[in-house]
Amino acid sequence: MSNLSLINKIKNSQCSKFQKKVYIELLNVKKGSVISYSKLAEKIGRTGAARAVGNALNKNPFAPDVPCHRVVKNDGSIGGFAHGKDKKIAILLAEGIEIENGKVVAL
DNA sequence: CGTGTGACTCGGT
DNA sequence: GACCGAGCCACAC
Repeated sequence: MSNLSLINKIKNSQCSKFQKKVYIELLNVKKGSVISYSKLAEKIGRTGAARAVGNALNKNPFAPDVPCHRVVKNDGSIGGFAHGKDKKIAILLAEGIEIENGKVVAL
C-alpha cells in the first residue's frame, strides 16, 4: 500500500485533527531514521505537545501502517511501544538503526 | 466543564 | 544512574 492511499485513509478516519497530523507527518519519516516526540510535535505545529503525541501513537489505529516505532525520546532512549519496547527495538534494528545500551545511536 | 491520565521533557536531589 | 516534582498538551470521562 502506498503512503498516498494511507494518507487518504487517515484523512477519512474519525480521529482528531491532531492525531491525523501526527500520523501523516510520521509517514514522512523515511526508513532508517528516527524522530523524537517533541520534534514530531514541533513539526505539526504543536511545540511542547510531546505527551499528546505519545498519546496519539499509543492509540494508533493504523499500526503497523503508521511507523510509530520510529519515534523515540528526545535523549534517544527508546520510549514506549504498544507491543513492548523490546519489539520496538527489534524493528528499529531490522531497519538498520543502531541501538546502544537501549538508546538510538543516530543522534 | 473540571479531572485524571500518559509511548514526554527538564531540572534538581 | 535512579527517583521526584513541575510544566506541558490532547483526549476520554
